[in-house]
Amino acid sequence: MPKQPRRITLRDIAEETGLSAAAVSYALRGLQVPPETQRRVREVADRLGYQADPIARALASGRTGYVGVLCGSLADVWQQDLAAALGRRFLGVGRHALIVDASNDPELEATLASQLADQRVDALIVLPVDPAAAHWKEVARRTVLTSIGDGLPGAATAAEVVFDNEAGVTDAFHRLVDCGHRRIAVMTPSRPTTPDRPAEVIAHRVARSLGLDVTLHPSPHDLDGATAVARTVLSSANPPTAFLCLADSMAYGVYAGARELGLEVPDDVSVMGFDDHPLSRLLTPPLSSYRWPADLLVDLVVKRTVRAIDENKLSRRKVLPPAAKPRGSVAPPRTARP
Amino acid sequence: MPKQPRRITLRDIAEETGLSAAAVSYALRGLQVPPETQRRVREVADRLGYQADPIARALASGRTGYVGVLCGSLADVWQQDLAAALGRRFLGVGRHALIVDASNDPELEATLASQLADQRVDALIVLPVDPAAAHWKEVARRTVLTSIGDGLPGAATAAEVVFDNEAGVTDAFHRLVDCGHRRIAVMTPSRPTTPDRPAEVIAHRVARSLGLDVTLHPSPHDLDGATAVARTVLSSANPPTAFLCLADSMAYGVYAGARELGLEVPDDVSVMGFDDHPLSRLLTPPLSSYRWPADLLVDLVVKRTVRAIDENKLSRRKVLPPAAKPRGSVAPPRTARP
DNA sequence: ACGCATCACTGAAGCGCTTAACCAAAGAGA
DNA sequence: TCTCTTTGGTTAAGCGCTTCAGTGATGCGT
Repeated sequence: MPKQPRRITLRDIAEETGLSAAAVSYALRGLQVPPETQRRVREVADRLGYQADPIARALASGRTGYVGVLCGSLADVWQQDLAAALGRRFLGVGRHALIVDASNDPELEATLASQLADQRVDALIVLPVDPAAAHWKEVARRTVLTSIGDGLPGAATAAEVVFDNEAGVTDAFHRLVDCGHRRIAVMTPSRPTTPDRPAEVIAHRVARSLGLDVTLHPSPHDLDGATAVARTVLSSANPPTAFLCLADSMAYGVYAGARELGLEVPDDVSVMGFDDHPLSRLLTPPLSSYRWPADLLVDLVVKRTVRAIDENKLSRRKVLPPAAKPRGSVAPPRTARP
Repeated sequence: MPKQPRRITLRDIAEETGLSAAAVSYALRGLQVPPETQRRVREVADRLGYQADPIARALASGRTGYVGVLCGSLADVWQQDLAAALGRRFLGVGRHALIVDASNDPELEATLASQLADQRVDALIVLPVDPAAAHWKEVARRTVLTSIGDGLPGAATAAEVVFDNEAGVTDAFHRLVDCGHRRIAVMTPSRPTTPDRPAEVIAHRVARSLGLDVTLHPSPHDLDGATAVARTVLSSANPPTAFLCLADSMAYGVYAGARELGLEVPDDVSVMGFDDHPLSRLLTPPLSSYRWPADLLVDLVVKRTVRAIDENKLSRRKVLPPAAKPRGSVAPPRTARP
């Protein structure tokens, strides 16, 4: 709507100080100008209430100050927290995070990724739905690309902070097996087009090596969706005695689904989560999960991304190990009780 | 980093078609140009893989396509969900949501609000920490301002979608009183500088009219913070028998605090939430809460905001009534049992 | 006293798009 | 036939900033 008071521009403050617009531009950014002049310029700028126009700056300089954050699914509480943390940290380094939700849809993810690159974000941080997709290569060519969670094979990413799913999944299976579980359902992010996500491949491999009866169930992250999946699995002919959920959000669905069917956690069905969201320990029973060092994660991602933007330096892939948080949601199955 | 392939600009496609850049600009936006020419231009544009540069467009047209979403606290699960939903909906109408977290800090809120206005967002949607703050008036003068939750008295907002806290709080108190509670703790968003948020004023008034012993406790939204507040309150000399939490997130803290102290919900302490987040019904016992029609809310906010941007039309204030969702977390206090 | 850096700053050209103003040609009305 | 309007464009002036290529005025060494 309105904008009564004309915007204060560089020119205004150039006139006030008797300098050229160029000089003012330099001065305000602390470049090539003696301290004394800088002070004078800044003083006038403050007095007039000058605020640089980020749009004009972006057009002229070629950098927008925006960083895209493309989340696989914002229905996932953990990704919500992560996105919020990234937003805060980027604001702290003078940039804006553009948080965008791919809703677990690989095609939407592809569209949004290229759209964001066209938007001229300085960098794009992605929690990939489909890490194996072909378009990442192209996106990496157009902007600084950082991935979280899974690496993007084949794409020249500026940074990758990935989870050691191998370790997490292996540990989880071992714990469940030690409890006497043999029939295990794995809930994974739904992935209509990608049949070979790292975590799933690992799950299969580990399961085979342990001689387990493992089934994979793609699931959305939202409570209702995950509940529906769990309900279906639990009311099948020969239901599993344990669930391994690749996100806490999905584990919540198992709790809800079990409850609907009158089943008890952990007596009738054990549940293992991944992420260790704060709310998970509030459930009854508290959810066993695997925690990744979120603070470190955010820190690494922001630092490395900024470094890639400013200094054009790529970082090595960083693998984060999980910390097991065993809690009450895992117990021996009823049949295996003494 | 890179940008090997030179950007395709309007000029390129002007050359290809033999038209002027201006004509192409019009054609691509479907203005003042015969259909035949439009088709031709669009065809060439597609072939060259043209993507309009939003930055340049923003500079020239004065609209950025960005809408700021300033959340009071993104530690609140409900606000996280809302922000995500707004993001999706705005994307659906060709705009980007710039989600920003004020972390419950009125000063940060003020800074961010004016910063976003300077960023030239087309509109700013705010879930105010401090609705009574003076700066809203100024912000409303600089951009299209929409508020959610509480109204902004004195500011010329383009739209306000507010909650009927009066109804919600009144109903909540009555339910608690009917159960036999007289000593009630109210947990409110922390607000260092504002002693008169609507919901609190209402709480006081209603409490007095019912002759209740009510205390107000500012609390953060994150689990640890809210737990700490609840712990303190619960271990005080004459602890309340019930909590009324103005956000479900805070209620989670009461669950955790009570558990730590070996108290049972609802037998030792009743809990009432506000927001009815999906996870709330997953707790044991399920949390009693008040739901606002989230879909309608998002719909209204987006539609009205877009209308204010495009057609410069203000909307009337819209008040949403709460729907009570009584569940297991409220029961008569032990002492009042038969 | 002379040449040569260095300093402090200026001019002007863009970044890629929008938009107001203008204009020639074609068709309509008298 | 002549004027008036409409059609289908074109030109040019920015939007507010950055940045490259200067340019006089100093300071310095010799």
